[in-house]
Amino acid sequence: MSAFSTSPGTRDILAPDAARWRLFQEVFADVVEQAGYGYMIPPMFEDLGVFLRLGEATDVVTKEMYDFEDKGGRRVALRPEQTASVCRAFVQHRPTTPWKVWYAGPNFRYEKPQQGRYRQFDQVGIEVLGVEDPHLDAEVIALASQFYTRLGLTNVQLSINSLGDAGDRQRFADVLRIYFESHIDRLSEESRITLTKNPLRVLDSKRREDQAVIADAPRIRDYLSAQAGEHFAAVLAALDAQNITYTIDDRLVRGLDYYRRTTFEFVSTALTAAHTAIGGGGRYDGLVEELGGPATAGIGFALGLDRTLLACDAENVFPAPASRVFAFVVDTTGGLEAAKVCHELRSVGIGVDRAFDGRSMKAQMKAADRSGAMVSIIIGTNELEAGQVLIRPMNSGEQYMVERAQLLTAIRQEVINFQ
RNA sequence: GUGGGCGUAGCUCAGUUGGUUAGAGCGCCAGGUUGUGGUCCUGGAGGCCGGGGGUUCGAGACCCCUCGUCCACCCCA
Repeated sequence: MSAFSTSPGTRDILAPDAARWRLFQEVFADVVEQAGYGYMIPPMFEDLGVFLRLGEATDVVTKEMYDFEDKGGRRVALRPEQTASVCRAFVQHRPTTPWKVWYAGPNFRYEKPQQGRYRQFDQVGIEVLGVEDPHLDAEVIALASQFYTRLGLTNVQLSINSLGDAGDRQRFADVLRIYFESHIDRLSEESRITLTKNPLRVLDSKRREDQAVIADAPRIRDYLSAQAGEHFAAVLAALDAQNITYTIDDRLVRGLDYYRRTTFEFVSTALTAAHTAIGGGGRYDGLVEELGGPATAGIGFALGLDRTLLACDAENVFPAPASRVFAFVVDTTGGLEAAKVCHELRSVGIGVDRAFDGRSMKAQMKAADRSGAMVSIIIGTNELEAGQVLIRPMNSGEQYMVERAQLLTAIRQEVINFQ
C-alpha cells in the first residue's frame, strides 16, 4: 500500500467527532469567558529558548521537543504546551495585571503514541498572571471543575498538593534524595535513574516494587515554609467554601519543573487505561522571571481534549451535536427545483440538504433519513406541474401537500413543532 | 526510549496441523415496491491477507526485517 496516511501520533478528526471537538471548545469558552478570561491565540512554534525554560529535568524539554532550524537559521520548536508561550507573551506585551487568558489548540510532543497520547494533541486551558491571592488558585480549580460539570462528567476526582516555595521545594528535594539513597537497594532500576535527575519524580513512580519505599518517604507538607503553608490552607478553605471536594495527595508531583506551591490534577475514575489524568495545573511563580520579565505570580491549568472526551465516552455523556440539517429535499424532476428550495430555505437560516446525481426516490429518501433531517420535502413531476410540494415529517406516517408558494411558511411551522 | 500483543473488505472480525478460485456480520449500491426512508427479502461492488525478504512443490498462516497500531513501563494532558 503506497497511499499516504497520517503520521504516527496524529490523526484526522472526522464528523461527527470533529463537531464534538468544536462544541467542547465552545463550552469551555463559555465557562471561562463568563469568569473574565480573554481568548488568546499564541503561535504554534516559538524560539526554542522559550520552552527550554520549562526545566532541564523534564522529558517534555529534553526528549520530546519538536525542534528544528528554519530556513533563516533560527532555532525554533513546535510548542509542547502553551503556558510558556503565555508567559513569553506577557513579557513581550506587558498587559496590565491581573492578566486572565484562555486558549485552545494543538501542542506537539515526540512521544510514543498510545490511546489518549498523541504527538499532536489538543488542550484547552487558562492562565492568570500577576496575582498571588490563594483565592485565585481556588477560582482556577473551580472553573475546571465547573467545566467538567458542564460536560456532564461526574466521575472526576481532584487531587491537590503544595510543592512549597522554590526554597521549600529545593530543601525537600535534598531530603528526599538522602532518604531514597539510603533505601536505594529497594528501588527499581528506573527509579534510581530518576533519582539522579529529579528526586521528586520518584514519588510519582507506579512500579509496584517502589511503593513501599514511597509510602514511608518524607512528606512535603512537613517542609513547607510558613507562608507556603498558609497559602495552601487558604486555598483549601476557599475550595471548601465552594463545596469542591478534593483529596490532598502528598505524592502529587507534576512533571514540569516550573510548578511552585499549589499543584493539582483531575483524574477520571471512569477510565481504565493508564491515562486517567484528564487535566492538571498549578502555580508557576517565577516562570515569567525566567523568561526575562519582572517577578510575576502565575497559575493555570490545561485539560486534554482527547482524554476528556474518552472520559465522556466512558460516562456516556457529551454526545456529538445533532445534525443541523432540518429538511432534506427529495427531487425526482432533475434537481433544479431542489436547488431553488435549498437556496430559499438556507438564506433564511433553515438547514437543508439534498441529493445529487438524479438518484431514485427510494435512494433519496434513504439519504434523507441518514441526514438526520426532521422533514423531507418531496418534489416529483406531479408536484412540479401542480405547483405544489409534499412535506413529510420523517418520524410520522403522515405527509401533506402545500402550495409551492407556501413552502417557507409550512417549514417554519414544522421548525416550531420540533422545538 | 524499553518490553510485550496485534495488523485479513470502509468498520468489527472468522480463517482448522501451510494445500488450489479468501469468508461472515455491519455499512455501501441496486432490485423486490417504475412516487417514499427507518423493518424484511434478493443480488452486487469492494481484499497484491500492512510492506519487503526468506523457507517450501505450495504461505493469509512458518522465519527474519520493516512500518503501523494497541498494552505496560516511562512521561503527561
